[in-house]
Amino acid sequence: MAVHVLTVLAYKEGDRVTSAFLAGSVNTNPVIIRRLLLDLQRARLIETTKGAGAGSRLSRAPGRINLAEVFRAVEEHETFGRPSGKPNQACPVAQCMRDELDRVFASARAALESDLERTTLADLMKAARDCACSDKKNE
Amino acid sequence: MAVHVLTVLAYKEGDRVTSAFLAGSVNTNPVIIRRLLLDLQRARLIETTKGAGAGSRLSRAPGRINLAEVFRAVEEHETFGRPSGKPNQACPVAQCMRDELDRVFASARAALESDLERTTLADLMKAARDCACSDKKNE
DNA sequence: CGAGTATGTAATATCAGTGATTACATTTGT
DNA sequence: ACAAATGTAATCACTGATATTACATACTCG
Repeated sequence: MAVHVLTVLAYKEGDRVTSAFLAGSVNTNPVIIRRLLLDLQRARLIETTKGAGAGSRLSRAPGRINLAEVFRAVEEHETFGRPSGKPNQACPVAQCMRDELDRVFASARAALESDLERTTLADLMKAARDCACSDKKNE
Repeated sequence: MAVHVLTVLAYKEGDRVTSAFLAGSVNTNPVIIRRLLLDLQRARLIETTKGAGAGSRLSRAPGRINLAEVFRAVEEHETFGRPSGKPNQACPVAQCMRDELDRVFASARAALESDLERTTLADLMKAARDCACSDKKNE
């Protein structure tokens, strides 16, 4: 959803877009969009103004925003599920499992983000232009 | 939890371990473990027998089971959330977003699994031996 | 300055996924 | 036959994401 919203903003480069418009594109509620926009603001990916005629826009060119930044802006929680409760003290394996898994998962997450870094919003815009959406009537 | 269970099985190499024992180590319910073991069986990572004196054991040496296999065995659902409802037909961006994101996310997931492939159960056992768990009294 | 517009935010409802628990049928070894 | 252990269904609690309504706040424009 975050990628979708940012891509719409990329299309409307420079123009301020309202949460109501974005909600229409994603087919969801404006409040959901506004909460998402708050995350994107904190990550400095967009700028938002209040009041009449206001809205949001990208704070950088689409070619300078990659999907790893979007991922980090939105995914504040852990990528993998950590063991929930306390480890069983009697089991030697349980003792170190948490720390060991943290190490492994941090590495895996880094690998994932490295891959996401290779795609920018501009790449997605280009792909969208090339795809079968050429049957748009209003333009 | 799957990694934890498999590591315990690696420790008890050859022996059959019951779901009740594993549940004790992970601090959860035996039924949860049994459902997990079914996934691991389908992935051919373990072999399970029924009846008295039965249980589960690894079907391969710990050095020949990597975490990518465990990931695939357990994570049947998509790694990333796909847009839920139908796309808004009036929005040109919405049209292609789904396919484009599928491509990007498939690549990211492949990168993640490649990283997980580099760690085997044997690696985790070695790390556990080296860690501060050396204060185990019963052995 | 006042009216309208749009965001920020709280409260609440719904829904899916995961874990927890109980119960029971089935299989298997002694 | 009995005991042990898995396979499995039914149910409950909990969490996270999405949805919706309502309202306070901030800003622009006439």
